[in-house]
Amino acid sequence: MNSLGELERSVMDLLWANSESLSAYDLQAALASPESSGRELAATTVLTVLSRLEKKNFVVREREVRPHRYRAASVRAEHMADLMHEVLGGANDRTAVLERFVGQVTNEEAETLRRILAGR
Amino acid sequence: MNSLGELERSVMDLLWANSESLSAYDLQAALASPESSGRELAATTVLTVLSRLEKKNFVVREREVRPHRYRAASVRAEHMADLMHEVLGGANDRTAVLERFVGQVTNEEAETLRRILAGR
DNA sequence: CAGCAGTTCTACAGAATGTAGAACTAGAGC
DNA sequence: GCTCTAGTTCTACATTCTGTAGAACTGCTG
Repeated sequence: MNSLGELERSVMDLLWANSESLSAYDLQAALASPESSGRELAATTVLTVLSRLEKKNFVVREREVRPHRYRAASVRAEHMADLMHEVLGGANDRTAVLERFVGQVTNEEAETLRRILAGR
Repeated sequence: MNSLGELERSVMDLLWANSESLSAYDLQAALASPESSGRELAATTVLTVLSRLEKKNFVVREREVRPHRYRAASVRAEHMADLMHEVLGGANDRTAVLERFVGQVTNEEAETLRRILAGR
């Protein structure tokens, strides 16, 4: 239920990169530019994807304004942290998972973790 | 490409729970018992799923013996840690993600993390 | 070499996703 | 109020992934 499709992810990436809300046309244009997948899509396609993302609670839609505007329901970092917790939550041996996880982390990241844990 | 289907996950859970390798028939029987999904499946179904899991490198197959035997390619904890890293790797702002992640962790887990980080 | 246990091939159904035309709707201007 | 039209929703179809399993094939064992 968590994983998104290719296009859905592209849209979310754009929304996560913009704190303000965007219209379907903004997104259509952004998706067409080569930086972001470079796809030339019909407006309805973008709308459909946005509707699906809304249903999945990934985006929030502002219906008051006429070209509806959309924004990510949560910050990307939060979403990713949630995903990580989702994975961890599915483990019966959480300690073992954490051990492996930390074992593979870079030194900087280990340092970051120590710092975060210190101020908790 | 990472996420597994319902049945695929059930099979992996069984394989992860057994360090020795299992045959498709072992798995078929195990899947039929009510503890694990309680599904009565055809042997070919189990075989198909195992082949797919092999293609995805989730399981390793021993072809020497005649009822082929299968085992998980990696320990569950390792798999999950990998998944978590996969998520984290997709972030440009890893520190932010880690901050959120640690922020949502239980106290015991925080303690576990400190302990692990100490002996690193 | 005949049977059969076991494996691989092939097939189809259902869900999720990508894609977009067709049909509908709300508000702007007359 | 009525008519356009931008914008939205509906509907539809292709593709891929997964679940499911019969059909066909293969390697032993007697």
